[in-house]
Amino acid sequence: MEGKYPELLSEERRKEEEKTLPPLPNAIEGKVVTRFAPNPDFVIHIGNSRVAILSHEYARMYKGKMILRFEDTDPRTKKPMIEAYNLIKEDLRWLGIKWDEEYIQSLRMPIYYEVAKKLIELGGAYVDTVNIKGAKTDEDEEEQTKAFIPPPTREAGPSVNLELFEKMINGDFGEGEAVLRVKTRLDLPDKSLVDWVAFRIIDTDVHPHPITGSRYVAWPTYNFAVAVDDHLLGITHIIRGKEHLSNTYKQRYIYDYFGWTMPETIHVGRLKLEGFIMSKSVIKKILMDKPFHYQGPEDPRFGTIAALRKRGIRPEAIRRIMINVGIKSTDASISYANLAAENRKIIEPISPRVSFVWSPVRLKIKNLPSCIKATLPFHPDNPALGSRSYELCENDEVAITMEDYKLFNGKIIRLMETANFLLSKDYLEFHSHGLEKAKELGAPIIHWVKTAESEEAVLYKPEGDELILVKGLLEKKFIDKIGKHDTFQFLRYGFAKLESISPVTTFIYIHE
RNA sequence: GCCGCGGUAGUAUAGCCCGGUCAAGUAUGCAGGCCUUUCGAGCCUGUGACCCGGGUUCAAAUCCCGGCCGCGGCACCA
Repeated sequence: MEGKYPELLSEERRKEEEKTLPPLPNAIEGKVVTRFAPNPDFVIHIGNSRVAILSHEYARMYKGKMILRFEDTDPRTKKPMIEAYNLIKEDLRWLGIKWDEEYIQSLRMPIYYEVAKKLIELGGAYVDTVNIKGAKTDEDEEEQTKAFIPPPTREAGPSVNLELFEKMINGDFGEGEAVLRVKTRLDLPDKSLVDWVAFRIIDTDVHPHPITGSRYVAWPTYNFAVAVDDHLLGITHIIRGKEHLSNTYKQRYIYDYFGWTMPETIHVGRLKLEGFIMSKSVIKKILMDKPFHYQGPEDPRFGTIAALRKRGIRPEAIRRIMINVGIKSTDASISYANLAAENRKIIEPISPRVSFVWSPVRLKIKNLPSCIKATLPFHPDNPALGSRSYELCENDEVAITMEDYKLFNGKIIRLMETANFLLSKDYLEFHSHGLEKAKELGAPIIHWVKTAESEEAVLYKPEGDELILVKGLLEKKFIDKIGKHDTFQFLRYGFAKLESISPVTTFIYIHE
């Protein structure tokens, strides 16, 4: 379309033309099925959301389906967190992702057993009780991979192996005593692919699975379960991280043995949000080690979806970033400024502007000929947000921030939307009325609150590893806005999200 | 060490498949101006990039080779 009518498009271009995703290879409208397959061992972060959003967008673009599948087949090393199943779904819903079907792998064990048996019958897999998992160290890693010697069962035929596999399922083997291997070529250049493991034993009496308890001891590995499910669920397009590139080669063996067609597989690079802690394992460790210094998985210093939500980032901003980043296989490093820019576009028109005076200095109004009534719209460009009025009279007390006080002491300033005053050591002396006059004098326009109609408020501002506490005075009249709004623009400060109103009004800083 | 992927401004991305229209587009950032309830938004101006070296070609960001750099995998994790 672009190629045909470039001149038509250029006209419409000015309107913030939204970037779109490139087409998917071999995609047929109505037939595309994508999937998001998280491990429910923790909540998802913005990096995980990349493939979730892309999978959803593509499914929508081609009027296809998206499947959500929890990959929880390791109750030992990556023990699922029972709350995570729902927390992840909550995060996805919040992101605006709708999935058509939902599966949990640990509930599909009989299916994997059946497929495994068929694979054994085809001569594609065998049980290995010889090559016992050893303690690996970095030095002998290479040696270990090379040291694989095919056990006699490799050529023993289906009936022997079927019997051994039944034993695995029945719990006749302990952890590390038997695995089911998929037969590959033995001379593969990447040694890690040779006769890869499809099932292993996990002692679920010791490591119960949060969903299936101790019912199963023979568990499929990621590569086996993924290949089987992607095929059975009719996935046509897999979008996943490039760390899975070599897994694709393993999974291909399953497809080849059964004569299935391989889905299109796209590997995207890693995405990180600069200055945020992303790694699930690191976050878990931090929460374990310093539980009182962090507010859980949604602590604003983490890059989790829950944290960004709490922080006041809108889901649409995340979506736009992800579409902008696209499906390249290069790693991407997104800055918070970038995310903030998208977010600002969304929240700026709908956030009431209120006066928050940090580090307040209280000053009396002097020499005011008559009271001034000021009506301030909550948003000059969006009248729908309404307005509030203040009356300033002789001897009323107002507060301005210490920053302005220091900077402009002895100079003429303009209190926003009221009048111009001479800022003295401990009072504000009326000078003149007009905005024109202020401009003429080069007087800065500063924000203020009437102390009698303000209240204390606190703002938490994440800065690197720290959470800074900013105290100040906030207009009481902002309260009218609560309920309808949770993001506000603090004049000359930045955007803030309301967190709670008791015991003290608390905000979290979003961005400039 | 062995396999594999990738390198366009500070960041992200378009262009690379099908070489010229690319003295490289867009967004964000940064600097300045206008405007304004602001150090916000909007509008305007400026800033800044094809990793390096060869080769092919009339012509290379685009094709080929080598180097350098970055990243991923090398688990009975996902």
